[in-house]
Amino acid sequence: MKNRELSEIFEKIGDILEFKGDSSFRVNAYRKAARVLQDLTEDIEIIHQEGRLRSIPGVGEGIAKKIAEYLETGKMTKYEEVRKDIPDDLIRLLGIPGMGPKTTALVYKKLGIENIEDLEKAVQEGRLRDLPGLGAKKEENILRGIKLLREAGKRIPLGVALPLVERVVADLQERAQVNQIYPAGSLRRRKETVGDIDILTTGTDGGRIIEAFTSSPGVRDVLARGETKGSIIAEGGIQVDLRVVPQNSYGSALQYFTGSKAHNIHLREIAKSRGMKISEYGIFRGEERLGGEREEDIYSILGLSYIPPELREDRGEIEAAQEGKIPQLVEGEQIKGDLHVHSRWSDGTATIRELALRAREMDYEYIAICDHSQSLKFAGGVSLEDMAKKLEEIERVNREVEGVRTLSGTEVDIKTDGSLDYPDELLERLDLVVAAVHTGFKQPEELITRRIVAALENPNVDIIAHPTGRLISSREGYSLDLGEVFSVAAETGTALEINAYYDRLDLSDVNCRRAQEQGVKLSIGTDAHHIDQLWMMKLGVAVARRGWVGPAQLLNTWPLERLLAWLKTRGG
DNA sequence: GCCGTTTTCGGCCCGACTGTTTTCAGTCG
Repeated sequence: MKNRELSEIFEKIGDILEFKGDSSFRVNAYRKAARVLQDLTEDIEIIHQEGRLRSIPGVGEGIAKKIAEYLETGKMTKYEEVRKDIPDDLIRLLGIPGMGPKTTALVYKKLGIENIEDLEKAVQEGRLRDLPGLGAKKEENILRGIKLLREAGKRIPLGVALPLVERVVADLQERAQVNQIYPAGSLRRRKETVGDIDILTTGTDGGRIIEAFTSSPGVRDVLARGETKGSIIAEGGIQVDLRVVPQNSYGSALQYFTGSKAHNIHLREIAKSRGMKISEYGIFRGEERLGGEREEDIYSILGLSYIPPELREDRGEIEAAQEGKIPQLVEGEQIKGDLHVHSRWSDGTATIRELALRAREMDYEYIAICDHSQSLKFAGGVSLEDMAKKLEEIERVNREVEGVRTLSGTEVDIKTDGSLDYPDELLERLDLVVAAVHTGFKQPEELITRRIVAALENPNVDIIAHPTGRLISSREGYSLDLGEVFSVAAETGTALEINAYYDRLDLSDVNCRRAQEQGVKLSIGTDAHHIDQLWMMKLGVAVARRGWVGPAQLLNTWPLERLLAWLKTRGG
């Protein structure tokens, strides 16, 4: 699958052309193509083979040719051409806040600056202030930008940002006179990582609200404190902005600050083509204000059905809304259980009884205890002898804790040769079998794919856990032919997991969408190793929603009886 | 470079802020 490679190349072409001062519209065309390719649910090679490149939005004659050239020859002439006389490091200067293409080109041409170190030195020596259009203030800004890029520039996982924001919001509701208050931005869209956090509120006394915000506990640094906007660095180094907006434009401001940028641009194009205009202050026709108090106004006035924030990435949701075909997304309340948790029997910290009790508190109908299998020594894999005792304990808990069904399960290791880490006789006795790769990450794509396909084809296996093996903060997944995995999973009826642990979120949103389109069943499991990690279910729900997933193909929305009936039709 | 219920040519999102300016260019979200 070359989607990502191509996306990166077009992104770079866009950067270089922008630096060279090419038409901003051409630059944007490359960037749009890059984004669309990145989000594509289909394999670009297949689209090319079937002659459908031009049907991709944002791909016209020129870009289609370039994609074809790259897929056929492994090279793209245009890319080779534009980057020929441009040092790679130079383009990285564009990543410094305050350094745009014009300034970068200026310092490159006049001072021969080619990288961040050169730039830093030149600023310290005060050599930038003599250039036309630059001054001492600009030098200061650039220095701050360099510092910012080095220190921060890092996105934090949704699972870290979400609890933080919940605390900030609760604190403000308690201490300040706020009416409505709601987080916007990528956090509201539930993107898997978040850059900074925007919170929107309405209230009569902006100054007091901002004062309360900047003096709340957990504030490490205050960057700005005005009447309508406050900006802080919270513990953990993440920037949080609070904006106080007028009541009558709360909806349009929420819409605007939620983004994504691509979604908003597309929306504004539609507004413009109908003689209207959208901004954070409202939706207008000429001088006439048509709406803005409620977010729904913006969409309904444009003739669109409401678009849930998780879909707002310009991945086809606007077209769907025009046709009234926004899918019914899974809701948190529809989740009836957790299908992957660990207990003390392997590397978890909770007893089975504790897990069952907590599941009941959460109004679940079931919870599946899926400890590691025997050969995963480093994770306390459960031996065959212990498994017998564990099954007895589960039976006991089921007798004692009523109102929730504790399912006997395992997260059986798919060994490097593709066999499973427990004999089939044991797997058959369990309620639910989750299988996963934990070793041999470096194996070639073909081999890993074959291991997973073998597991999919084993009738005892119900779910494949964290199918790609990626870790958000530290590890790319193993090489895997996901297309093949999806097509086999659709055939065998085996479900693929959306692992909701905050650092995994695997499958990812786009991959969920692909899987669902191909008829694959999905399952959310928190992979919780601690009782206080069960809340991460909502992260899994967020990924599912971002992947356009509805309740139909999602096991966790099924009531216990239906789930058991399905499990019965399978081995194990 | 893309795209078409005004268009196959002539458009291409919107507003704010900053710093260097004397009416605006560059950058950002």
